[in-house]
Amino acid sequence: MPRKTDKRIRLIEAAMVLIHQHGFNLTTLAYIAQEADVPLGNVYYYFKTKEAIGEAVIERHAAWYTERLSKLNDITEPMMRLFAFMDYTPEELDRTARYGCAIGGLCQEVGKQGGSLADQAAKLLHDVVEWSAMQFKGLGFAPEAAHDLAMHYIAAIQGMHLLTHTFKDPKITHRESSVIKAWLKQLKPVSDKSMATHGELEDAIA
Amino acid sequence: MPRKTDKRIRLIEAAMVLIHQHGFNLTTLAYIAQEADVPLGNVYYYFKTKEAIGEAVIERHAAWYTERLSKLNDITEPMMRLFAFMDYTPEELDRTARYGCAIGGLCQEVGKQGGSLADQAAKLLHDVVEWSAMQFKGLGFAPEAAHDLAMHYIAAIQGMHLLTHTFKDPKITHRESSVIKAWLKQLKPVSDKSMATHGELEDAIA
DNA sequence: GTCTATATACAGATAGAC
DNA sequence: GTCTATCTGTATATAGAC
Repeated sequence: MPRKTDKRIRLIEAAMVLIHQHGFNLTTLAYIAQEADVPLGNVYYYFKTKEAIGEAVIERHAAWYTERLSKLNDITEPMMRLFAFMDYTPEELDRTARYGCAIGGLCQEVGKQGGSLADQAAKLLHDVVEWSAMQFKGLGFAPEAAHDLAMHYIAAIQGMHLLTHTFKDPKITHRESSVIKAWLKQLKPVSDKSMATHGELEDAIA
Repeated sequence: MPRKTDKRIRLIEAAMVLIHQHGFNLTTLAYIAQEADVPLGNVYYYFKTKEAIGEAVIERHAAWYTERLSKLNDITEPMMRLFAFMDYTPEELDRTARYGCAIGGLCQEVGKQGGSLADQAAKLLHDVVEWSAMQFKGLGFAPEAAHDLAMHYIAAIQGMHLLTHTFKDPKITHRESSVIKAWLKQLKPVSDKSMATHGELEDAIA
């Protein structure tokens, strides 16, 4: 007995995969419907427009990240959380080499178009930066320094994904994540909050 | 007296701007023709397919990079070359915040589609990595270490562009490029080639 | 709630007069 | 070389029977 949510979820999951693989603009509703095994005309019962599907997909990515980050929060050491965030399964490595980062790709693609999709995708990346900043604060950095370190951390990861995708080589992720971890390891957290100014940050990074 | 190359160049330049602004897939031939002030039907005299326009656009980007990197090679110090590569004009800062990195965006978008466009875009990024690796070699790093440092350098820059674009804030480029420069400054080049192994690299980065 | 048939719009690409 | 008119395919979206 297929409930209402049944097909809806199937559509979202199919869309999530296809959009990651081909990008939002090249992913047609007909293709999504086919993969979800739902007749094309029926799609519009669940989603008013294609953009609405995009929104649902990003929401689902957000839920997935919320769950993942929540699990990472069980780790006691902030540094270990930042390390674990970069632990990818072989499947994830392969997917990234083939299709890049799902979130980064969306931000890149829909960021140019504006609209609610761009805002939603940006908020998702923003939340990941915020979570990272929390970890750096936990390491003893002042809020502002922690934020800048978090931006650098996420930028490095996104750049790593882009190069891995561009050159279709999972080893790039492997090697680059080692470099990022080495950078993290040598960071000198400043316990005295009043000292962790912006000028200190670049020294800390260096 | 409009020569053959006249319209062709206008089409390429219009395509270059529009593809950067809207992405390849959303940029229509009609739009390109309109911006270049060329009748739609005439476009096919100069380019057999839309993909051919894409190829010409990437070629032009490549020429632009070749020229830019050649100019940077006039700077005597490799470290100063790496610094200068990150010196952006206010216009460039604004463009990046609005539309992201033209090359990174192309790699992301067409990388998923395969074909000659993906290869060409990847080669362009590859050449920039190679140039960067040359500078790190000039700083005294062994070839392998220099290559990894170059990957990290370009990844950081690409991540910076993505975040700047996603959050539509040129200040992110400003702040992040400072962080990258600070990282460059504290690198410890190893003069003895035999010592600059891969294990050393992470220490050098740290 | 479901699904077929179709409207509408516009994309890339071509034909052929000039 | 140039440009108008148009072909063809396909995308999003809707109508309406069941």
